[in-house]
Amino acid sequence: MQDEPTLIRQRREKIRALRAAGIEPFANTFRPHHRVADLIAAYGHLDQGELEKLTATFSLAGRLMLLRQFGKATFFHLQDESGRLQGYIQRQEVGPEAYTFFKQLDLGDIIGLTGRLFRTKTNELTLAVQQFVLVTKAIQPLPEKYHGLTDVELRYRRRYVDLMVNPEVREVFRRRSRIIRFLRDFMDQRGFLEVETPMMQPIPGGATARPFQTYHNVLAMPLYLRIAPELYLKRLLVGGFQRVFEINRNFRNEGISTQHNPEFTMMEFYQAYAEYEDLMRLIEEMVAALAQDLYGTGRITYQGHEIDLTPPWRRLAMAEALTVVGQIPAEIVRDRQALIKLALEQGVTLRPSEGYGRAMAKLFDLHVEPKLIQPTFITAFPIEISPLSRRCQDDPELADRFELFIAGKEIANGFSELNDPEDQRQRFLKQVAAREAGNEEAHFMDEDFVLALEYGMPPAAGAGIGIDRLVMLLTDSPSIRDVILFPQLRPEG
RNA sequence: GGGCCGUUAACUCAGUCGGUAGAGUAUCUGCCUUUUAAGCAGAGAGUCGUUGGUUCGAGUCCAACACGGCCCA
Repeated sequence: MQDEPTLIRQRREKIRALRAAGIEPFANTFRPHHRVADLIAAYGHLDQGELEKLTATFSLAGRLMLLRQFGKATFFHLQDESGRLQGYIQRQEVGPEAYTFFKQLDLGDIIGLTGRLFRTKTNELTLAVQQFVLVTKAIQPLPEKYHGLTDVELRYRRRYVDLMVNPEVREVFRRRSRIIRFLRDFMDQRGFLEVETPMMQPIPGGATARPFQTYHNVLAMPLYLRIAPELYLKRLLVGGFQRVFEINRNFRNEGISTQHNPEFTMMEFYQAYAEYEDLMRLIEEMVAALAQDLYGTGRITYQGHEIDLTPPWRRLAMAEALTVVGQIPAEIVRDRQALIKLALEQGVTLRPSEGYGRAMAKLFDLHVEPKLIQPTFITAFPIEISPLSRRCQDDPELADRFELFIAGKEIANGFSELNDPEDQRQRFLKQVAAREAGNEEAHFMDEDFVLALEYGMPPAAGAGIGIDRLVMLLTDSPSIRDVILFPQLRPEG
């Protein structure tokens, strides 16, 4: 503390001086009656003559962001949640004492203003201050006014500063909120019931991933943060809800990258008496309507790529995609041994329990996924990597499953649900064997889930949409960390 | 896990061949009543990520480590 930077020390001294003068620097008494954007919307079109006739006074609260001081007058910008407005304060108007006090304020302080609107010589709508109060003193100085905060690490660690000084960051998170609200409305309009299922699960299921583990002291048992809500949502179908959805966090104990955060947001939904193709149509319609809602068009730009979200989207069977997009000859794709050999040659590692299906998926990741820029549904997944999907009637080695790719990213995953308890039990047993053989991502046996299926789950289809990636796509953000307010970081070094 | 890059004042960044640390913004002082990243004059502000090494001398060279970014697995 003794070696505190000068700037901070000066401001702490200012706080002491304020208190000594009887001014509380953290009072909670000022109540603004207006917001910047509302004033601009209501009066932004009036010229100076019209503003002069306006007798109303307005009160605003916000952060002091820019200062242009003269001897006896000061221009500044006040920033509230809705925007920025220029303010103008004259010594002649507020009196010498108040003006001297105003000059002692610092950039970043939160202030309350009361005044009238006028236009400056340069025709800028401005609040002429009649009264002001210091609402909250800022001890830490703001970043540089022109470049703002650009250090990526600092932006994530001090997101509050990032939000304060980088308007485009605020806009991303407003859009994120709007996207989630849109999805809720969309699902609600189609008769889906929003539900909440456990985040802490005794048996983590519903996805292929390593879970985070925790411990409940009183129950004296391990619990896992969920990797997916799937098995609980399906239990709700057993219970009689026919359309359910959940928007919430999943947790996966895996690597961090521009596409992965350990906790991420997923919308999962299940529809009884539907099959996967119904959900593909639903998702197409939903994402296109979402783009329309945000931008008034189905065409968006992501990292330089023009992407057309207008339905219908391309549909390709996985085997077909490997050939058509991945340039792997059809005879190799068809030949189980040849495909496994190719995968091994390309550095894919396969465990004893893994074979053709896994090889296919890995080759897909390498050669197809990055090239799927325009929205594409990949279908006909190997059953081996789809332990919760219904089998394809025409080919028991395939699952009635799809994944959606846009801009080279996996955005959604869905399938017709397996509702045969015997088949489900066998698939769990296969997963358990894989787990015992060392695959930490394999599923656990979930007896209660099988029991639920034994009561009868109506035929259904379900899907999950990665909300963070969808937000990235719709905000042209290159990293998942740009769309998560507080992304996971190591403690400061 | 591997490769490359980065880490210097509160922020944004320079720093040459190894020779006592620089700018702009912000802060402080003075001038300034229509500015727009206001202007002018002056001042203060540094554990150069950390630890070790080489050297008469290290922000600079070497090594390890920490944190971050990008790419790869």
